[in-house]
Amino acid sequence: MSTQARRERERAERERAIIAAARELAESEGWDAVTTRRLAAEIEYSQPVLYSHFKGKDAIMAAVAVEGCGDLAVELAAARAAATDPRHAVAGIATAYAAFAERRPALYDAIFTLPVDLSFASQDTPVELARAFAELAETLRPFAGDDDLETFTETFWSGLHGLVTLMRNGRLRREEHERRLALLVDRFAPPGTSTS
Amino acid sequence: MSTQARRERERAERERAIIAAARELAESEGWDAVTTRRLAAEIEYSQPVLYSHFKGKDAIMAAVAVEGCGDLAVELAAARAAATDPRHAVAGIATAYAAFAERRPALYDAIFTLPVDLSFASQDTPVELARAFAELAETLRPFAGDDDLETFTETFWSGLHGLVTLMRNGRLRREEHERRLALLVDRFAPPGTSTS
DNA sequence: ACCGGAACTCTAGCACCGCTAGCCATTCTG
DNA sequence: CAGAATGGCTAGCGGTGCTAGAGTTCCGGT
Repeated sequence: MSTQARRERERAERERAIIAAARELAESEGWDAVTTRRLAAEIEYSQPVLYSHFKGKDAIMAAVAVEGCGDLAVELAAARAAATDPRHAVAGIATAYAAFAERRPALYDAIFTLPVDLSFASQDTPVELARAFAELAETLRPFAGDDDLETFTETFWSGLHGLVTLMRNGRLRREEHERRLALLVDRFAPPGTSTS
Repeated sequence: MSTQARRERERAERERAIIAAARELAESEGWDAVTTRRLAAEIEYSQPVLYSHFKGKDAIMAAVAVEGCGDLAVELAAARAAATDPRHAVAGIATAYAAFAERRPALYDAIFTLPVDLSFASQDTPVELARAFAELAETLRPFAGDDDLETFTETFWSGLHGLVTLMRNGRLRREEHERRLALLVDRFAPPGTSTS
């Protein structure tokens, strides 16, 4: 009885260790450095152990992505809470989003760009992501006007996503980053349109 | 004399064959299927030959990307030319952009998302990409207003890029695609703001 | 016409990847 | 205490990008 409980506890702990190791390795050296061998060495077990926890490397990355979603949601919520008026809230959440992507590029990639099979926009979307999306939507609500809020949010979000990914790959002039962010915010939350 | 010219001609032809093979393979089976071995088999030479033309696989992908840029520029130019008024031009070029990304996902990835070391937004940007960007910029010019045209274009482009990449990875509801496109166009080229 | 040298291509192999079969030790059960 | 079941390990498969070195072919000068 008790021993089995301990076993399960240890097992859960090891699973968390795998995710943590993958995340740290990815953040410090990029996803290319995250190999099953290195991961196994990091947690001080052999490779096959990984496969008793996850179906494959993709599943590990997906787990990291879900965890990262939680962080993103927290940061977005904080940015929204710190704002005093609707317009600043949009600017603040946009800045927070971009900052997250820049500060944790590996994590951001896992969540959004890597072809990890996290089915978004469907019923089994991880709650963490839904929360992050909801933060964006609530911040934008006063500016949606006649447009469907979800569609409106998706479009604004795409703008943010495009900005951060294109810039990170060197496709946009870095020095213009803040100007572009401000421009995007201005297009989706122009002054005097808030239906507060 | 003549034999050397023939050699160089054959060599250039083989280089084109490599790029074409990589492109076709990527478009039909995805970039994962593009391995140096398959590529070598496709052009009916051995692997090391590839490395006498390109520094590595990345360089081959970059070459495909540059070629793809040319196609994109052509399609954007056609869309712009077909439009009758500034606003429809923006809508048309946005649709053309999204259609290109959807019709040739592998090519689009090579150009924009794969971490291929094509330095954009710098002096050695391939001319093909500069042309594509210029098409976007010229289409948007009547709507830039007080904003710097280049920054304005970069931001709009980011919006398009975000829409197509997030949708392709299943992060956006596919059925709302056109609505989002229209919404984006409306934000950057609203009615009655053209300074034609 | 021939031979030495340069240019070129191929075979074979390196180190690594994700992943898995099958053995072995430990632990639990009757 | 014997046997079953669990769980981790070693070893290895087929694949990757890339390269060293051998072998062959072709060219230019005598």
